Amino acid sequence: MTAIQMTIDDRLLVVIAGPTAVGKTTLGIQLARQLGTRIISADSRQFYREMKIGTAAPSPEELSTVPHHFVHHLSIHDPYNVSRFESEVLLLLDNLFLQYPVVLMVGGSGLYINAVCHGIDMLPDPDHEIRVRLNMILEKSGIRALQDELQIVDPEYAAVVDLANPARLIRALEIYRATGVPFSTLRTNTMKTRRFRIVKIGIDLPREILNQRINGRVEAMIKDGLVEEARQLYPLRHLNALNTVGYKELFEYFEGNTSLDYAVDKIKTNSRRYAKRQLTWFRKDPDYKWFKPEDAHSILELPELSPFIGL
RNA sequence: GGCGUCGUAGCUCAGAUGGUAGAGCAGAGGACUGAAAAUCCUUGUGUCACUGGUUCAAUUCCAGUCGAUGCCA
Repeated sequence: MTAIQMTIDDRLLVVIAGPTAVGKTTLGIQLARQLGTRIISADSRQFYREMKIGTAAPSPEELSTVPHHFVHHLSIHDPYNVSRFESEVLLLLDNLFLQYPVVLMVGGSGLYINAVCHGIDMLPDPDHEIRVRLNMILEKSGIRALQDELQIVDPEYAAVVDLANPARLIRALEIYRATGVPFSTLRTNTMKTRRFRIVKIGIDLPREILNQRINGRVEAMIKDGLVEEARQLYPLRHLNALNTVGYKELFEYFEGNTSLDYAVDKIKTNSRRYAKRQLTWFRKDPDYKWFKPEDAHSILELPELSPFIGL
């Protein structure tokens, strides 16, 4: 197949997903150079320019090697959500595909990747007031009160949600309170089809090696000044963006609740658990083809990718 | 060296006046539609340090050994 024969339907989005610290960034850059294209980052914390060290964002050198989108494009003060990410990425892809027949999306945020690949239902954005009120109910009356309200307002969703998960209950209730429509009605659970093709590549390593990489990277972050970065952000700790591994543990240290050593250990542990959750998410999606981070060559040999090498 | 305390799950420890044991953490698995690096669920067999004794039965009682620790010398 030559470039001239390509139709619009040949455009390809290559998703590179996997657990934290597995080596997605390096691999992504390697692939992007081979394919002569750009990278869209799908990492819900690397969005924020104030969080550089603790999110292991691509370095300035890496960013200058291959253009990245959605890295450090936000401030932690900016409200943001998956839906905005979906529409912004789709808009960007429309433009990028005019120039590049294949584009990479690299990241570890499963929900965000799903939104781009398969879409997310039209739902109202959270209303701050309502959410605060629901959180107060949770605190004062307990989760039972939320369960009871959901049971009345949206029994259909109450039958399928994880009733022990306050975040789920509050989200469903705030939608109902804001719109008068039950969440179960708005949540269609249908996958949108995209105009472009998608190949999903999962990157993984044996758990023991991944853990070593996680631990090593946390040590490196500390050496690179994570403590200072976190200290500067400490006054803003209430912001959602800072409810993040690598920061919240250091905030505990600043409050005098833990030692620095303990906080650093906690960061390692929580990163391992995060990696586990990411793997659980990606593994259940049968579309993923799994590789190791050093498998750039075999990835490029995939029939979907090989036509684009050196274009 | 003497006296005491301790030795139980990867770690910190509980426990049975004798019927082979259980919590927290870690680990493992899972869920997930605008908080997602978030939020939540499930999951505990281990020579109860070793050797011998008493006993129908010992991880539990007794003795010795080893190790840890405290006090005294």
